[in-house]
Order: sequence, then C-alpha cells, then structure tokens
Amino acid sequence: MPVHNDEIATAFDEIADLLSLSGENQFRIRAYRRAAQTVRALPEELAARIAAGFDPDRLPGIGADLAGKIREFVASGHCKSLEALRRSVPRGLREMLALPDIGPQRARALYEALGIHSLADLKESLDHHRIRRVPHFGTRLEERLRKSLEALGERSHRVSWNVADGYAQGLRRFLAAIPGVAQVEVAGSYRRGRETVGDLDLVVAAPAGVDVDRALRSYDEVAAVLASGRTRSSVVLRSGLQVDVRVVPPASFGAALYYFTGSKAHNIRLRTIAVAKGLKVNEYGVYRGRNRIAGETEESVLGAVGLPYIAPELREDRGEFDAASARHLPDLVTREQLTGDLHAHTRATDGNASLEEMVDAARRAGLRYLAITDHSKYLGAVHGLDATGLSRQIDQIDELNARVRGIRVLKGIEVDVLEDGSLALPDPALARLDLVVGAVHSQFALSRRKQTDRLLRALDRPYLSVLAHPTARLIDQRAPIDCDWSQVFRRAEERPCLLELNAQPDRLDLDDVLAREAAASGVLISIASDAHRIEDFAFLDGGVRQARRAWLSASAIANTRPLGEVRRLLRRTFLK
DNA sequence: GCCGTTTTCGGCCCGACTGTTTTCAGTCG
Repeated sequence: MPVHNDEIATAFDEIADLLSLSGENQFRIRAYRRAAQTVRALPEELAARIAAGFDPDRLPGIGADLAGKIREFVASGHCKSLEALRRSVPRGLREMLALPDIGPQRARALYEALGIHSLADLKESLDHHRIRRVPHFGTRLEERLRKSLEALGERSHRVSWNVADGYAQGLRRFLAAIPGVAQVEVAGSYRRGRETVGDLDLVVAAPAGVDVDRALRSYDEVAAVLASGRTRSSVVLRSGLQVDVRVVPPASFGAALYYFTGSKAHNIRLRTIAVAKGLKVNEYGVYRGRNRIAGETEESVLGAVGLPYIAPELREDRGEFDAASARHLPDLVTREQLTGDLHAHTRATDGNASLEEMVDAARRAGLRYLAITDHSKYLGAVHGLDATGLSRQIDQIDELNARVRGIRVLKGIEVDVLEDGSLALPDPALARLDLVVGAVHSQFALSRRKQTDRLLRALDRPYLSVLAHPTARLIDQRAPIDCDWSQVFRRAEERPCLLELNAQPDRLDLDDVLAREAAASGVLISIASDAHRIEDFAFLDGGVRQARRAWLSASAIANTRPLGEVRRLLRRTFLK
C-alpha cells in the first residue's frame, strides 16, 4: 500500500500538535510543521522517489531525524514516535486546538483543572460556568469560548478566489472612502492568487487619528467583531468570511503590505535573511539599529535586504529567495500576453451561446483566435456532437472565418479519453480538425498504474493536440486522479502535446505545483477558459494567476504566441 | 529538529490584541 505525501504531512502535523500539547520546545514543533508543509507541496510522491534512491534529507528543513521518520512511514505505514505521543497525550485533547482562543497552553490548563479533553466536555463545563474558576480564565473568555463553540459547526471553510474577490472589492471601496485614508490594498492569500481564500486581509495607509477601526465596525456586512484596536481589527462578515484589517502610516505601507501578503513561511525566511545582514524587518519597515531604512514600498523592503522584487504569487517559500538572490526570477506571464484560447463550447453542445456570440465575446476579450471545442458524442454523453453535427459546425466556422475580422476561429473538438486510453472518435473523424482536445470525464478512480497507462496511451494517439484539465479534479468536490505525472509530462514533451491549465474556477487544473513541474519538463501549457458562456472568458484571469503561481513566463505558454506559430505547434503533433 | 561566508552549539521572525492580571502569557496572523 503506497504511502502518499499528504499522509506523511498529516502525520507530521499531528506530531506537531501533540508536541505542543506536551509543552515541547516551540522550535522543535516548528520543524515538524515546516516539514509537513514541504512534503505536502512536493509534486512527486516521496515514496516513489525514495524507492528510486532519493534521500529525503536533501529536502529543505528535513534532516537526518525527519528523513528517518519519512523512511519508516513509507516502509511500514506507521510512525512509532507518533504512536507513542498518541498514548501519552490524553485522547481528544487535540480537537480542542480547533477552537479559536484555545492553544496548547489553555487546552492543557483546562484538562488539568477540569479534566476537559474534548469539545463536548468543554461545552458541558461552559454550561455550568466551571471554566471561569480555572486560573487565568474568566467570564469574558468563557463567553468568547461559548460563541466560538457555537460558531464552530457553521464556520466557513475556504472560498474560491472569485467569491472572495466579490467581498474584497466591496470592502476595498468602503475603506478607501474613509476620509483621510491614503491607500488600500487587499493582501493575504487573495493577493498571492491562491485558488481558495480562507479570510480577507486588507492593508490601509492612513495618518494617525483616522479611526479606521470604528468605520470598519459600521460596515453593514459585519456580523461580529473579533478584535478591535488602533492599528488592527478583525471582524466576521454575515457570510462567515473573516476580515482582518491592518492600519499603518503611509510611510510604512509597503512594509505592511509585504507583511500582510505573506505567506507566513515566506515572511519568516525574509526576516531570517534580514537578521543575517544585521537588519530587522517588521510591518513598519526595515531597520538597521533604530534607523528605518525602507518601508514605503515593497520594492524598497526587498531592496534593503539586497533582493529584487518578488511577485506575490511566488511568495510561498518554494525557492523564490534562491532565485531572487541568483537574479533568476521568472518574468511571469500576464493576461495581456495571451493571444488566444484553445478550449471553448457553444450551444451546439453544453454551452449557452451561439458560435457567433462566443467568437464575438472572445474578440472583445482581446483574443485573436479562438478554438471551438464542443463535446464529442460518446457513451452516456448528453448532447455530444455526432459526425453530422461536427461536419455542420465545421462548415459554419468556415463561413464565419470568411466574414469576421480581428479574430480567427479554429476547428476543434473535446473528445473523451476512454478507460483504455483510446479516444471516443476514430482518427478519420479527427483528421479534418485544427486541434483535438482530449479529456478524462469518467473512470476517475482507476489505480495509479492504470490511470498512468491510460494517459500515456492517449498521448500516443496521432491527433491529440491538448490534454485538457489533466487531473480532472474539482476543487473541494472531486480529488485529482491518481497518476504518475512525471511519466505523463515526459511523454507529453516527447510527442509533443500541450497540457492545459483549465481556468474554470472550480478546476484550475493543472494546479500550480503540477504546472510548474510540467513546464520544467519542457511541456508547453495552454491556459484555456473552457468557456461555456460569453462571460467565461474572464476566467482567463484566474488561469493566468495560477500560471504565475507556477512560475510560468510567456515562453512556457503556447497561447501567448501568434496564431501562425500556434498552428505550427498544433500541426507538429499531427505529423508524429 | 534544523542549520552554518559569524557558528557543529546555540541560536531559531516579529508585533498586536485580549483577558486576567498589576506586569504578562496566550493566541493569532
């Protein structure tokens, strides 16, 4: 039974929690948390790499001890020290950490004073007002915990970037309109372009005396105030989304924006680098001794520690500091560099606009070519195109191309990759098309071996030009298929075949980690809207965000090139 | 537990808010 990276990471997180409940050294705890993060973000399964001779202690933050635990876990599926910890820490105590305001110290104190070792125990003690008798606990904390416990069930999980964007823009406008406010930016994981956002972080530049906190509390979507201060406030909106606002003087805006954009791991690393140079970085600026030497802009903060600007999408502690000091940061792709879109649908299948409407919308979105790739007919498909329907659409596209200006329409199809890796339409039916987009729409649960073979065989089909949404995941709904991606990337590079970064907000597939790995293997990426409505070309922004998180520059993206070159790329795949 | 152009031992990012306390610990981001 192969052990997945996420299981190793989850075990390390549990060890960290249990160590914290044992009152262990915080730096030892941090080592486990950092190792969990490192392992979770790896593009390839560690078990497979170890089997191939890789030594995990070469990973950053993983030394001899943790490497040994990884080996033990991979070999046996168990970790003895985790099991020992589970025996030594009262069962159930860990779930207390899920509650805001309860950390390891308070969880421990409640256990020792009242024997509380579960959320159910806590509720009972709260109901009987026993908590307030524990040293360092009081009536206010009791009330806070009561509210937190009630809210725990309905606590919102992370929302998609697009949903967060709706709330963020309203808040930004509201805060910017406060008299005296000089500047407002949305920071946090939103600014780093993560596919989901847990809470909103906003940074406000305002001179002393501007009461941003009071204004925020009057925002009509605020349901509860968690913290309220002169420079920092936290509220919860009616939707359940938490909002943290940080207010700084204008001269510190860059430093505060940097600090609040994160990620936490990135900030810790930046501050560590600064310390080595005799500097201190905080949210007010960069300091040498008591002298502030930077802070008005983010560029000044990085410049003060001797580094070039690092784009927010790269700030995940995934090698950006090494790249920055070597002056090898990628020139990240922008939306303006996209020249066209290689995946879109019309009313002929499951889209809701006509061919002409989709093409017009694409042209207005600044695209110079658009591939129409409606679904093929296949077993169980609704409204797939049959040979007659496809032939009719081809004629319509020829007719439209003769008529419209400013955009070229490519003839394509989205065809199913069947369980055996064959395509749902025979080669002769595909030969007339400009491109063939293959996609997995069924049999998601095949074994790693079968799924890998399936995709490798699909990549061997002569007419396949693009593998769409390769992992078939739906964020928070459907797990990615299990597959040896390094093999798939190698084959796609040899063919060559484009791999898609599908920009639908619930797909974003390939994700940032795999897209970076694919590009490193020499595969060209197609950022595609998969538009079903005329509004959907806006999804391309999200695709570009994900591509930037994957460190991709325009040269790694097929559809940043002129149509002639894209045609050559697509045609080359037909010749092999 | 990790790590090293100061170090193989002794460090490990930094500050705001809250509540329970009279000077600070805990939690969080």
